[in-house]
Order: sequence, then structure tokens, then C-alpha cells
Amino acid sequence: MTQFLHDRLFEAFASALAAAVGQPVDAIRAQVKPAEPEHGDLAFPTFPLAKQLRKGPPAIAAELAGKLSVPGLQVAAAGPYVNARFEPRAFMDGVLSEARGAGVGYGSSDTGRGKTVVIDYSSPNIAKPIAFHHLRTTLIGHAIANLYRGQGWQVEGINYLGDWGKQFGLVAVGLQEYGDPARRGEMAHLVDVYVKANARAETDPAFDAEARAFFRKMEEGDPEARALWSELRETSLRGFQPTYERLGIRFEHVDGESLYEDRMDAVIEEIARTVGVKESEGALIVDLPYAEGEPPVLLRKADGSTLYATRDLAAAEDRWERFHFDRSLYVVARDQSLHFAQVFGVLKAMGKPWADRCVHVSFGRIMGMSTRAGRLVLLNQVLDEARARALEKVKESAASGRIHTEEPERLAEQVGLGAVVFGDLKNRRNTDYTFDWDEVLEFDGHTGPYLQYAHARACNLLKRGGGAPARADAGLLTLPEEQQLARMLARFPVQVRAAVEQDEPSFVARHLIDVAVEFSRWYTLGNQDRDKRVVHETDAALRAARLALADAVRIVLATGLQLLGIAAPESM
RNA sequence: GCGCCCUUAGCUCAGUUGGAUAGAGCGUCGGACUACGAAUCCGAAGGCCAGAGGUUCAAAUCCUCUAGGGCGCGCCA
Repeated sequence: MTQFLHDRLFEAFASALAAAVGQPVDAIRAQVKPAEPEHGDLAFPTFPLAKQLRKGPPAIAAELAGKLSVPGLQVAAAGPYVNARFEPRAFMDGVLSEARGAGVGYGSSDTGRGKTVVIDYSSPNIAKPIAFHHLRTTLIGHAIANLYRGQGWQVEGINYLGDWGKQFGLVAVGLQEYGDPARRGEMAHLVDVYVKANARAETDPAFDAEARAFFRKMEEGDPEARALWSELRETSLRGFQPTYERLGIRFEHVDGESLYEDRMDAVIEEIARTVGVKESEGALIVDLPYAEGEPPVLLRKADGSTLYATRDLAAAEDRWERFHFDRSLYVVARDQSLHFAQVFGVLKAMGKPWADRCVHVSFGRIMGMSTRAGRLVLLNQVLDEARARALEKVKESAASGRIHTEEPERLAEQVGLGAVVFGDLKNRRNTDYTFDWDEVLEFDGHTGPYLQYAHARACNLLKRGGGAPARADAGLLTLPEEQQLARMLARFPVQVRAAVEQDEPSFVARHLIDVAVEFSRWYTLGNQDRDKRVVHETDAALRAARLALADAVRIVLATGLQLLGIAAPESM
């Protein structure tokens, strides 16, 4: 567990404190906090001890600080706190060798070796519009998959298509009414028809009944209905593919609810046998005692067709049989938390020992989406707009001679998507965040392009300085900015681990900002003071040391961006 | 009506699971480039952490209530 430099120093401090206090390390560990920068790196408040020892916190802190002697740490009391500062030279040396020794991928570990995680993400409903809000499950799921892979997990990413259900009936029936034969193979056309059919069904019960009838025919295996279903599914999949490609997403599996149509009876039978089902108002339900007042789970409608809860139950079992997972994640909007509580509750009631390995990784809504003429904003529109805006910037930079690029279009794509992707992932996944077209496409401030820019500058420094030095004297890096930067670099693996543990990519996103801020500050010192330039003009040893630090920054930024699914161009 | 989640600077969000004077971006105002790349950096103004109680040595953080908002609640997914 204590594999990274920061972990080792933390543990050393905690165990020394534990010994001095005479308490178990576990209890002490929870008390050790990050310190305010001016006080060092780690802090231990003595208030809880004060009560037990009946002494004042400052006295205890002073006494403890006097007792502690830990290699690599400078321990000092400050009021009621015992603070530890990482011994600068050794710490800097440790950070540089750890990060540069690991290279891109720094922060990875093998803690997940032999373990399997199933991740259900993106999972669009076929024949429904792919709007901007699909971005969240897609990007969060992708980042989580990358994070688990980095810790050695076997990742089974599943794009679980909503390719079964009444909406197909709606589109099928809608095609007769609103379809344009010439546009039959177009995804946009399907969306068009779906939107119209959906609106029609709201007010026209006869139309709605037709759609239901069509879906029932699908379930019964009617060849004509199945042929149309198959065609619509193909059209949709073709329509999604370019979006996944530009985001760099590939799924291990593309499944669909349709996969389980012939397992419905078996699942219902098993539930009937283990949990018990009953009929209510013509429908088949399972009434769980798990929570008073919670609504029952519907397994089968009065007309005999099944519901998505039934299919999710079958899917969960299937995933267990296929992967014997240690965790099974469902990256789905929080709107559906009741649904997953029900599905997991049924699995538990069925006696599935793996039921508690299933986790609903929920995320909040994107508010205020109906900007621009009250229409749904399509995902590709946003990505295209981002690329177009980035292209303007790229052209400006090229015109002013700041960059040279052979492929401005490609760079614009990388930067534009970087802005959109980071704009989403920087938010904690559970917050409902407000969509603001201008903010998502913003390239100034702490954004995706800010990280990419910092990375490009680090790359450029290495280019100017003749590459990353093989050896460097860490003792020469004595500027406060350099120390602060080293701190941020050392915390990167800790943040990555936390991100995996809590399925929270924003931890990585926000930490990268901290790294880039410290790097930019350090870098800019050289504008005023040539002696503080990274590529020092006269002192070769200092230049090597600073280039080594820039190299470590480059590694952390590249690694973090890769985890988030954002490109890291070397020049921009 | 019942359940879940929110409310922190003008706006958008952090706040390491209870610890030191509450932080950042945008916006506003003022500075720094014939450049180790200004998509950058520095400074300033801006907060009764929705409100009221409570627990604690210590509360933005935990508990209760109130107000405001979002979402869900058997034949959609």
C-alpha cells in the first residue's frame, strides 16, 4: 500500500506519532491532515489528546515534536499542531526519480491485479436523439475505465444499448407517418421521426397503442418487425460511431437489452422461486420488503411484454456469468437511482452473493440545456462548435509565429474536444451543473486547453534544453515555487487512487489544474528574471535540474490527460 | 403526499469526509511581452457558507426544523 513517496512519508509520520502517543496507527492515520503550505506538508492536531492527557494542546504538541525524529521529515510544533515538512532536498530528489522513473503512466499500480470491473457506460437509447447530456455517462465512464486500467484491473466496458422497448414501436409506426424514404439510413432522420412520434403518442392514444402493438410483435419474433428493428439498430450504431471515434472511446463489448429477450421467462421464473412474485392490476410485480413504502418492481406488463427492470436483472446475471466481476458499475444519471436500488434489492433478495458488488455510479443533471431556440443540443454540434472556435485560435497562434503546425485541423479538434471533455469532468459527478455554451467553449482560465497549454510548454522547454537530462541535482531546486510544484507532483498518485476508490474522475481533473497552476507560476518567473528561467543560459547543472522538474511536470500532465481521455499535443 | 439530492463571491464551481485567517475560474478594475510560447502570470475589489436551533475543544462539513430549487414515485427507458 505504501508504494508512493507521499505514502511513505505519510506513513512514517503517522507511525512515529503512534509510537510516541501510544495509540494504534489506524487511529492516528485518520488524524493526520494535509497542512497549510506555510506550515509544511502534514499536520497533526492535538486537540483530541488534550482531553485524555488533561494537558493543553500546545504543550502536547511541543512535547510530541520534541520526541519525534523521522528521517526525511522536519517536525515542528506550531501552537496546537505538530507539523511535518518534507525535507526539501530528499523530497525533490524522490519526486523526480519516482515520476521520471515511471514515465507517462506515473501513479499506476497493480492493486487491481486479478480483479475485474464491469463498467456499463454511454449506453444510448437507439433511435432516440443523442443529446449533449449523453456526454456525461460517456466521458465519466471512459475516464473511470482508464482509471481502473491504470491500477491493474481487468476492465470490461459495456456499451449497453437501449435497443429494445416501446420506443422502437414509436419509430416504426412513426416512419409510416413521418418517414422520408430517401433519408431512411440517416441517424438524424430517425431522431426526427422519434421526436415527432413521441409527441404524437402523448396526445393520441390510438397511435400509442399501435406503437405498443409493434413492440409486442418484436417480442413475439415477428419477422417483419424484427427486420425493421435490425435495420434501425444498424443505422443508429453507424450514427454513434463517429462520435465515439473522435472521443477516442472503444468498448470491450457492445451489448443491448435485446440480448436478453429470450431469457425473460427464466429470470422471472427464478425470481418467482426465490423472492416471490404476485399479480397486480394485470401486471406481474415483485413486492420487496426492503423498504417500507417503496414502490414494487414491475417485471411484466399487463399485455405480457417485459420492462427494463426485468432486462437489467437478466443483464446483471449474465454479466456475473461472463465476467465473475469484483465490481459492476452502472454509470447512469441519478434520475434512475430508484431503479437501481430496486434491481440491486431484487438481486440481493434472490440470494446473489455478488449483489453488493453492483454500484450505481450516478451523476447529476445538466441544467439549462434548452439554450439555442429551445432545442436539444446535439453532442456532435457542441464538439463541432468547439473545434471551430479552437481553429480560430490555432490560426491566430500560427499567424503570430507562436506555433508551427502542419495539421491545424487536427490540433483544433484536440483542443476543442479538450475544452468540452474537461468542462464536464472537472465537476464532481453528482452535482447538477449548469450548461453554458460559452463556458464549455471557453479556452481561457482553468480549462482543458489550459492543461494542454502547460503540457505543450513543458514539452517545448525540453526541446529547447536539448531533451530530458539523464541526471539532475535536486538540491539545486530551492525556489519556493519549485518546492510547491514538487508537492503537487507527489500528490498526483494519491489523487488518482482516491479517484478510483470513489469513481470520481474530477479528483484527477482538479489536481491537474493545481499542477498546471504551479507550473505556470514557476515558468513565468523567468519572464522577469532570466536567472529563474528553466533553460538557464549559463549554469548547466541548474539547467539540468530544472529540466528534470519540467520533465516530471510533463509526465504528470500527460498521464492525467490520458486518464481523462483528453489529447496532450506537444505544441499548440 | 412520500423518498432522494442540492443551496458557499455578481455568475459557474472547489473545499481532502469535523481542524489553523473559507478557495479557484469567469466577469470587473489595475499591472507584466521586440516572448525559455501572453491560450500565460501578478495585484485589487467581492462571503452572516440560504435561515434558525443543536452536538463538539473545534461546524461550510454532523443532527433537527424552516424557506427555496432539482429529481424520482407499477405497466417509458
